[in-house]
Amino acid sequence: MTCKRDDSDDEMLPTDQAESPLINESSGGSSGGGSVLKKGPWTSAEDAILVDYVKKHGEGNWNAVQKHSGLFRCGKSCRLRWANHLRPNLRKGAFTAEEEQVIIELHAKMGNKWARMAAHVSLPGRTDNEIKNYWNTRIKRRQRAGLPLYPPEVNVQAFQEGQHDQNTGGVDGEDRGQHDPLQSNGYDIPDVIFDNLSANQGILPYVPELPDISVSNMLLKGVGSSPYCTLPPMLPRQKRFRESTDLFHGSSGSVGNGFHSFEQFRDDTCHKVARSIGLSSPLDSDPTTKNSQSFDVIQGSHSLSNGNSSASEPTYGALKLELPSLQYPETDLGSWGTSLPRPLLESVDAFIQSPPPSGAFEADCSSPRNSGLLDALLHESKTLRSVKNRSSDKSSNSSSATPGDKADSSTLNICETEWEDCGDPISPLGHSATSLFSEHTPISACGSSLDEQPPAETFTGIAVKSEPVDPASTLDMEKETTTRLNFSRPDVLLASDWLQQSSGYIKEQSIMSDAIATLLGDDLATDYKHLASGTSISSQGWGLNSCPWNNMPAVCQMSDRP
DNA sequence: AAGTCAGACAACCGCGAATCT
DNA sequence: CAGATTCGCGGTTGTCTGACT
Repeated sequence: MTCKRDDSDDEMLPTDQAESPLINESSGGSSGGGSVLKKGPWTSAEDAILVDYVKKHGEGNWNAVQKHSGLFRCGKSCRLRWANHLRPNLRKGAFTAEEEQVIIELHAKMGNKWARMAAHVSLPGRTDNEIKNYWNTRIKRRQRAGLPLYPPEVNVQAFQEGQHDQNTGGVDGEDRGQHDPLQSNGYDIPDVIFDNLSANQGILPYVPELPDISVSNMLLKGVGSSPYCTLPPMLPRQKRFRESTDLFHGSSGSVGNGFHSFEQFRDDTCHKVARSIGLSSPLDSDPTTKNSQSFDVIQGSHSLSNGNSSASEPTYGALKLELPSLQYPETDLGSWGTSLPRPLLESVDAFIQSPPPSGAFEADCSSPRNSGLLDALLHESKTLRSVKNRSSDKSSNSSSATPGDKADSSTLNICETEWEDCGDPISPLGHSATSLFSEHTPISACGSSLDEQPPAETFTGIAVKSEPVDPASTLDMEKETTTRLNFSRPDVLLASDWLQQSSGYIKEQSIMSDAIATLLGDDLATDYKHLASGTSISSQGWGLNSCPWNNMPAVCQMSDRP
């Protein structure tokens, strides 16, 4: 839209400025020295000069504009002015409903990639600045209203697109580019798209709108802890994102958006694990696999990234705590139109900054930035021990399976059942293992953004099915579980993908267990290794349940991605 | 009518990538 | 190949305006 200020300027500066456009500046222009560049609003006279210059010389070489046109504006400012206000074919005015929808959808896919969004064919004449401002305003508005950032349909659509893309495209961003409609436009849509999607899903309280989803206490807690997840938009920290991208290979772009703290954790701990493992991540072993999403999810934590968390990638600016604000909506299970009581922003912030010592296990676990993860691991170890003892019979079945046996996936359910059955009353958290897992969802949320959208199945029995494992049906069960989990839980996908696509890797998990055990120390290591190998499901079950344990290997994989 | 607040918008700033020398 | 320059992007800030109290 035309700058109101400019309009007023136009009115206020009719002819005078035409004569001395550069001097009659209220905001402090150059005094004729020429060395001082003017800042502030552009006048119509300046606009005219710039337009004239561009007509004669074309776009580009903006620094030359200041030199040759007489404008006391830096090239940067000239470029911006031209791009946002003066160039032809600009479409000013309020966004139409269609445009808004497009923006929402694009943002769900791209995160804070304003320039790409602006370049999208569906937004002709729109500038990145316009879109950005619109979005930021929208965020504020929705946050204030306690609404999710994205409408459910957008979320689902984006996810489906992502899935379709994943199914048809390669793992690498380059490959996917061929399938991504957005990329068809020449845009290089990074994996972040899916990451963001994941993040969005996690963040967005769509859950309640999904079928078969019960807003159980678990769910509430799990989602409620979403504050640890951020929306792509907030995720920002482009810097981080880029660094991460470099680190993990461009195709895995979203990684960087994750929590900074998480990244730190990843960088430190995961690398340790990876090194001790002596091998690269499963992904490394098979770059052609399509696990990217799974890992991206965690990255997505870039989740959250784009914490608005984003931010973009997701952010974590670390401690920027922008997330909470964005997460707000996420905590709102009522979501999108409905309103459920949600914690005050202040309380959320406070919670994040100083999680309660007890009853906030999810917080601790979900936030690598504190010792929560380790604490969670410790507690898990204890819990597992308890469970192990109480379900030795069942575990025997599971343990009979070799860690490397793909059939482990079947034991997964059993184990999960175990978890469900073997709540840990002693848990400081006072939650059953299942609920504990559920609450850990946010954890992976740290690592994966999707968690916030705990699949109903996960909480309603699918993931924790207790039916006897029928070897013949194991595969189907795996498929079902994977599929269903895939939809709503990228983090789950991570685990399921391991099962389905990385059967070989499963064997490596024993190695991974050793590595993790190494990190945990003798005492815990024993428990962990025992569980990981004996009940095999443990690690995978955790993974499916977003247990902190699972995050470790997952993170390692991420960090090791080529 | 004055003050406050939020929305909307424009512009600036910092950073990184790309390109040039 | 390294340094310098240019360009572009995203985040943030500042200002204006209208609604509300």
